[in-house]
Amino acid sequence: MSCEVNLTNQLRERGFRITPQRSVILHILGHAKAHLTPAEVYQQASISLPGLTETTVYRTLEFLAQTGLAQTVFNGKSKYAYEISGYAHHHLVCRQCGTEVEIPHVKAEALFKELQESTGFQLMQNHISFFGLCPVCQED
Amino acid sequence: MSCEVNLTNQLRERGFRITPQRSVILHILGHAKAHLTPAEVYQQASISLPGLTETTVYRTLEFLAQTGLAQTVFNGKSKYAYEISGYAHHHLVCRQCGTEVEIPHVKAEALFKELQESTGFQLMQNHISFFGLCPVCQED
DNA sequence: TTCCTTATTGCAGTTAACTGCAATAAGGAT
DNA sequence: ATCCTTATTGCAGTTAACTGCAATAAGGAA
Ligand SMILES: [Mn+2]
Ligand SMILES: [Mn+2]
Ligand SMILES: [Zn+2]
Ligand SMILES: [Zn+2]
Repeated sequence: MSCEVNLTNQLRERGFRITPQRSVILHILGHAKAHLTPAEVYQQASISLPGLTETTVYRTLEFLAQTGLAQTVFNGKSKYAYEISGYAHHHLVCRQCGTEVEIPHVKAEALFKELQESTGFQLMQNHISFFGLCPVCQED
Repeated sequence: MSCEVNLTNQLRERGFRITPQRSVILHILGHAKAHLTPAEVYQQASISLPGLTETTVYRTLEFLAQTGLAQTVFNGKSKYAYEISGYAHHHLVCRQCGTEVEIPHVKAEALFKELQESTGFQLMQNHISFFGLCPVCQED
């Protein structure tokens, strides 16, 4: 019916079950304009699924990350955020003010390839957080 | 007296106060053979500083990270770890089994330089965590 | 030394993330 | 349609990380 059908089918084909909880959370992530925290996902998802628990939100988001449909954002503050895996990119995060800048994955492609070849690791191809100071916060 | 004097002097020169808590924690980090969690630091530090609280450990580790004397390790599990800033390196972390591989910073130097020039960010030059699957866990 | 300013700590309480286990329900088989 | 297996969820409780505020003490000034 709605927009997240292709993603749920992808899960079913891989042997996972499609639950209302997963559908709703995928729907929300799919329409998000920004990184969403578990609390934000829970808040929105509760509207259409009143019985939903935060535990399930945490587990579903982690599940989506493990299966590659979503990505975890590390902002350096022990608070998570997630987004649907789409356009491959990374972030520069200011350790002072939290400002985030998006970096297209292609800029890091050479490094990723090199690391994979030299270590045998299969790297998730996007969404690394690079930490530092933004231009504004450098004046301290 | 002991090994962490150069680090504490560095802090004093920058206008920070040297407390027994900071000295002990720096000493522990300086002698650590691996990444240490706040709990591990607390446990060890409590021996020589019985009154120490976990809160102070969390704040001191964060403080050392902010001032560049220590580095935060993101293992992808919302549990922190720290190490003294020494040899510049990064890590590949297996999302399945947690295995970590060390990568010398020099391999990422070109990318870092490029990102700094194109964005104006001043990046912390080490200790990025790249996530993926280790060779063993790829057989699933 | 003693005093003074204020950075740092400890305390108490909060929020975020995680875990074990029993109840539920997805989806394949009959 | 009904049953069955077991993946997934909700519940209750735990652990890790964080925060506000008053008490303490580092280190510069007198
Ligand atoms: Mn992103
Ligand atoms: Mn390291
Ligand atoms: Zn900034
Ligand atoms: Zn592995």
